[in-house]
Amino acid sequence: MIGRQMASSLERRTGVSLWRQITDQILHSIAVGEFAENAALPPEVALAERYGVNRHTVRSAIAALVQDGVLRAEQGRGTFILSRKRLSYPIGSRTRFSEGLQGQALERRSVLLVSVVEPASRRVAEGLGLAKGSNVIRLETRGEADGQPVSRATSWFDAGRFAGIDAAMAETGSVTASLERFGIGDYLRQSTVLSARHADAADLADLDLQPGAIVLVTVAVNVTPDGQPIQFAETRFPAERVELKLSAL
Amino acid sequence: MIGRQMASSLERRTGVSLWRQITDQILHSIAVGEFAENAALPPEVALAERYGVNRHTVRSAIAALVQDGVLRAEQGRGTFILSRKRLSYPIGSRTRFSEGLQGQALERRSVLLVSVVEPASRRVAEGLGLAKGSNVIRLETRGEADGQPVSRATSWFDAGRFAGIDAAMAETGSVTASLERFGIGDYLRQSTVLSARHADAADLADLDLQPGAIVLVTVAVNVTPDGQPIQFAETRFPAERVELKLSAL
DNA sequence: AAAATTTGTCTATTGATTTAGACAATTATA
DNA sequence: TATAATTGTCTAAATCAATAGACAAATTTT
Repeated sequence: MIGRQMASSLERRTGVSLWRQITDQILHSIAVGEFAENAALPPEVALAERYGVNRHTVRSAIAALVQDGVLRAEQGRGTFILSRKRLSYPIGSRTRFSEGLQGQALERRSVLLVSVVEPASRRVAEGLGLAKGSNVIRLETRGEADGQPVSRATSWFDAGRFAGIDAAMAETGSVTASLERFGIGDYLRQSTVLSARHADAADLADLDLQPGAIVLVTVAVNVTPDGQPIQFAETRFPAERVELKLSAL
Repeated sequence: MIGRQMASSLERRTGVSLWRQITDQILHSIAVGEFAENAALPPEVALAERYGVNRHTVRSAIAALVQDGVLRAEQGRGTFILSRKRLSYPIGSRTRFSEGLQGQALERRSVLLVSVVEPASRRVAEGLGLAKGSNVIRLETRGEADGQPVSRATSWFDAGRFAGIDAAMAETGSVTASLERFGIGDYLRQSTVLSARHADAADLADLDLQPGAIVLVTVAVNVTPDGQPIQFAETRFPAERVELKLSAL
């Protein structure tokens, strides 16, 4: 049991409804292994007592998780956990989307949603070592594992050097493969900054999340082996489906 | 501007109240630099239109942020951003609490909240390479920078090998210094797993957060240079005050 | 077959959130 | 000084969240 397993007290009058807080608690209990996979959840009356709320409030929480495909309720029998383990996404100096998930998912791919050419913002320009306002290509992509969205990335490339990378991405569905066409055989992750926040409306839609969901956010710069920046990217991972494993190197 | 800067539409009937969603949006806008520091926020009427809600709903959001010390409202003038920048906490194979924050905070320390001896859970036993049920020392600590809580850690040590580490922690206020007393001159971070969730009631209190706040969670194993596990730890960082910078991976 | 357990549905009531409108109080601007 | 812009306060109504109780429906246990 990680952390204090305390009286699970909920907070009222906080802008986050009780049923919503309870869905978080249940998800956490599943993740920590307190509610075993494929087993039944404690009955509604027991949960209501445990959380100190009315049975109907627990039912709202359960209904949301059923809707979300995490639980299945059967009248007369109980409510069962449909174990969807979180993917463990490796992150380190040689992070590649598809490589890392080997063995955890059967089918993985990266879908190109949007590509546009635009002037670089100050932040992007700094990351790529370009003058502010230089043209950059922005790619919006979604990563999927076994058909379920597991990441949502916005990445920028120097438009001069990588003209046509959008077409390559659409065709190959892989950043690594696309960069090879521009003579980049190897690249490294120079820096990664990590944060977390509530998913915005766009990510909710793209990642198929329920409102209020949390995303892990990485902001990274990829460079060639000799230190030349080639890609600046912000990636959002749904915290309920993904954990990031920092690989020692 | 990172990500799509879209019509900031909010989601209704989600268990997260609109004013609560708006506080998140405002915090995000500050973090991204859209609302500059020490400047005035757009007036309430403008924000209400932008988010598509009533002015009073925006006022609730602002009231929460004023309460939280992020904003200051002045009648007749406007609402101003006080916003302390987020700390950038380095994390890598040689992460030390105090070293990493050099130059970002004047005063930093680690406070021991609780220490108990208890039998190891399966998860802790696996992390430390002990038999399940072996006695371990659990330390609950809070990290502070300039008086503000920035981390909340739960860590476990083999009770046989590190008897008295609680006293050493209380005295020195440092894991590194305490381990030195047990002949551990150097240690490395073997693995780190990263996730995010809503803060539970205990962390809300210890980290001085408003309900609904998000925490970044790291689960790490520290080992001696020859690979012997010495510490298993789960640390929670308030996402609104801290970002993690992955270094030297 | 009967009893107990558990989820599903319904009605009613109370409290919190959101909208709406009006106007006061304070500060900046013309 | 007058006007405009902005935050602060109040009242009232509509909608959402939570509590309460009763009973139906399905399943398991006795």
